[in-house]
Amino acid sequence: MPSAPPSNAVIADALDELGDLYELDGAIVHRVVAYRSAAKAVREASVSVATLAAEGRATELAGIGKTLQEKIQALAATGEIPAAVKLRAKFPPGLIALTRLPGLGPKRARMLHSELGIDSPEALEQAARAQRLRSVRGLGPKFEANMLAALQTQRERPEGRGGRVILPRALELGEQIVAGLQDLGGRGTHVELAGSVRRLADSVKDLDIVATTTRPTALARGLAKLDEIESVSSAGKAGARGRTHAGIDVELRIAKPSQRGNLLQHLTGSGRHNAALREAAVRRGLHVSEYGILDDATAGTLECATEREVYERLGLAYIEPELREDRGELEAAASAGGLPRLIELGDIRGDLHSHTTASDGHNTIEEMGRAARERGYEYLAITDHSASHGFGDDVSPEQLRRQIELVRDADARLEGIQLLAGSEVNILPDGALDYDDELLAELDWVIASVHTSFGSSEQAMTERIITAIEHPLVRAIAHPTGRLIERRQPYAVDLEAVFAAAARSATMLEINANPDRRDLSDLNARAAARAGVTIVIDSDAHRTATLANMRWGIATARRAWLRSEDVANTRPWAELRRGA
DNA sequence: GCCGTTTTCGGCCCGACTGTTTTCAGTCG
Repeated sequence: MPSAPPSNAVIADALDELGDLYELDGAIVHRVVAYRSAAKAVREASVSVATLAAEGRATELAGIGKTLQEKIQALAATGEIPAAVKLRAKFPPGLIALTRLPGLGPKRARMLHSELGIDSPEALEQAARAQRLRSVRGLGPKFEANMLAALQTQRERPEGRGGRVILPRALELGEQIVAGLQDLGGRGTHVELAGSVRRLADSVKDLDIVATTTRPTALARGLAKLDEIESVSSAGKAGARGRTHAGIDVELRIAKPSQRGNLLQHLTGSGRHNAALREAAVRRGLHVSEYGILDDATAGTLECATEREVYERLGLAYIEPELREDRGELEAAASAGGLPRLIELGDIRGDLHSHTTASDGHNTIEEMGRAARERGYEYLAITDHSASHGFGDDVSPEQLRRQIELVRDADARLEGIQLLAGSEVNILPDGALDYDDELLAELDWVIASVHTSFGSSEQAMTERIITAIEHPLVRAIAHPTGRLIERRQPYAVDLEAVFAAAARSATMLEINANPDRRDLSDLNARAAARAGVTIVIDSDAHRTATLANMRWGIATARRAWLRSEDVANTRPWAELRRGA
């Protein structure tokens, strides 16, 4: 190996770019789609695709054939894919930026380039202002106005993701709107959330809502009356579109009760799940849409009042919304082995990561213990930050000794729940911990995590974390990648190596349930479990109320296909305590 | 470019909306 092989993210980006370039080049849409789905397969693969390709095994991934494997091999060997180099010379980079504007796709971008020499958003703006776009066949004044508006919007919003919000905010907003519509509709009306918010995704771009009602036009018009809604762009008997004050688009669709299952299934998505579902159905002579399932054999359309009927008619077991990401759920739903029985919030017996006023928490040990007991837990680990934590919230070795006593006292006072003396110990840049082993040995539970030096090299970070994993007193690693959803990328770390080390030393990896983290992510948690790692799901609560964050960790675990038996804290503490 | 109870060629999910058009292409989800 001359140098480190390209990461899956780098390969996926290269395939996406090549798809964009081929699209501009006028390739048939299916070829472009092939590049995009290959990019998704690479991005979501749990092992190094460059390594697979070197062994000639990348074709084992769905959507990657001989040609794409060769392109990946070229990328690994030379850092470039020859076809991309060639096409980049033909189409300036600003042209791909143009296709990111709503209403401007590859066909129009190509025409604007060839006929007017437009090669950037700036050039587009000038031409639109000079009313030169209307000289192109198929484009008119309205298109010019739309482009100027789109460019304006793009300027006002910071680069990249346009107004995505994390799940709890989206769910709260969505539930308020659903309740508002339900009130307006009254009896004979049923309103529910669909889309990515129903799939409990990390973050959400827009809200999809499904309703059945006896008065569709009135309900659709009612959307505009809700406090959360800033504006409504259209409303009719089929539904309405609007936007919230928070800048989240809302789509309300109204179905006949007999088609509610079809519409709910369609609008819940994901788009890729639906595309794969429909492609598989076509092979059986069935055509799926939000209105029903058209059977070639009878020329009849089957309407489904429930989603279960939709899946059943297609010969599939019911698929939980959290699994609908085209990550193998359709194959599993069609097979004898079937889908896993997913973990539920009620399976959780305890929480093994929480903070108190000893560090940066807002409640006392006893308050946290009572709140955990009210949630029905059998145990709660008090894991304040350690000796090198900043912000004046560090806990010195002396303070930790005192804290252990306080936890023992509170445990003795509190009936019905076991309080565990623990610590969230910082992993220092060299992999060492910031308490002596002698002190750590007095704790019931040690969870270790990275809070500093995020910018280390991948190799240094990987060695650092593996050193902590192999420490005999460390039971688990908290928020293993350090990501903050929509705010901070994970630090560079070789997760394949981390998972192997964790499996080998029986150290658990956490799904941190803080909704800004959800770290491990769904894909990473699934890969970890497949590698033989035991997962622990913790709230990382800093006050009594945020013990309830556990639900977001469960959401991630379900999206990771985890069952109760894959997760440590579904078991009694007696089974988890060291040596048991 | 991928893939096969259509298996090495000829297909490849479905429908809505928009703006521009006299019947539809392009874009989007």
